[in-house]
Amino acid sequence: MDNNFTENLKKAGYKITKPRLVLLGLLCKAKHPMSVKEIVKSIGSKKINQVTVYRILTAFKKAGIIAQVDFQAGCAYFEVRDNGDHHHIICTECKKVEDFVGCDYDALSNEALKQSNDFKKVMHHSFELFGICNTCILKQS
Amino acid sequence: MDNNFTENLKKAGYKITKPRLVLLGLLCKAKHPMSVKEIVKSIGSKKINQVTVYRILTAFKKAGIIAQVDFQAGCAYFEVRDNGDHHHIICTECKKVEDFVGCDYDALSNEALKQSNDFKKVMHHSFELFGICNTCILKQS
DNA sequence: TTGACAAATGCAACTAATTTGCATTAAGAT
DNA sequence: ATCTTAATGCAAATTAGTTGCATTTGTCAA
Repeated sequence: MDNNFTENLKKAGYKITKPRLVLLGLLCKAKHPMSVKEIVKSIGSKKINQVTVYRILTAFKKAGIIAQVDFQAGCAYFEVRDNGDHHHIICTECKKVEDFVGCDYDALSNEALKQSNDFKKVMHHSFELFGICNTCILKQS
Repeated sequence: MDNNFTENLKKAGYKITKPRLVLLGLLCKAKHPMSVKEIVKSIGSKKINQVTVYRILTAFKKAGIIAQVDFQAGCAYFEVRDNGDHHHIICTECKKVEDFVGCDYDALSNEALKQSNDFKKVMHHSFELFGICNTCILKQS
């Protein structure tokens, strides 16, 4: 996986730097998508600058190494891209996140392209389910 | 549709006010999801306050009247919820939006719930495709 | 190796999105 | 018509994300 990453970055013309390795290492072992705030907190603001995190994430996104996920929670989240194509179910109350698989992306994007007259290519997609987790259901009156 | 809206709002304990009617009218005739900026610009900042727009959108969302859509474009977008379950394909370059249909939401959310141990209910979902439109493809070197 | 060059980083300051507090206004029930 | 409470508007605050510029550090070629 590390090899893969280094290659991807180089292929895209990016340098392999210490902050990038640290950030990718973090995202690789993360169990859920992380926000910039969480990333900086986890690495330590003395070891990496917030602005650098934003810029690295932008580079990783362009290189196809990570994906951005929107939980309608006020900021963007990021995770390493796996081809296994998993998605998320998010608790709208406490923002807990769980993964699930089973989105037939290929069929859907083909169908969408068939319907479209302005698009000929789909690069990526997002699919999120919003629900209430068992803990938060109990809290509701 | 207007009746439906009024009922939904009342059912949720919300008052029917002039700004709400204006905002809903706008979203109903909109061809694509709108951002707060676009909404205020369209209605006119003398006729409705930006903060009011945010609060109305929050209320509408809770009442299930509108849906929030994330185009990874720096701000949230909103559209009236139709049960027809359409989705969007967005140009990552120029942010052009097109609709498409064909997401088997019921099957997918059932499948996700089956896989989950912490969730028993899905309220809504998001599904977006990110691509490059024909115009922007030509612009690329 | 070693230096040169460009790209990457850090810091400070900035812009844009969204939220909060509080005084005023206006639905809608009585 | 009046009263109560939610909704609105304005100002100010907070938070996410961006930009400019000086400094550092990979990388590549000698």
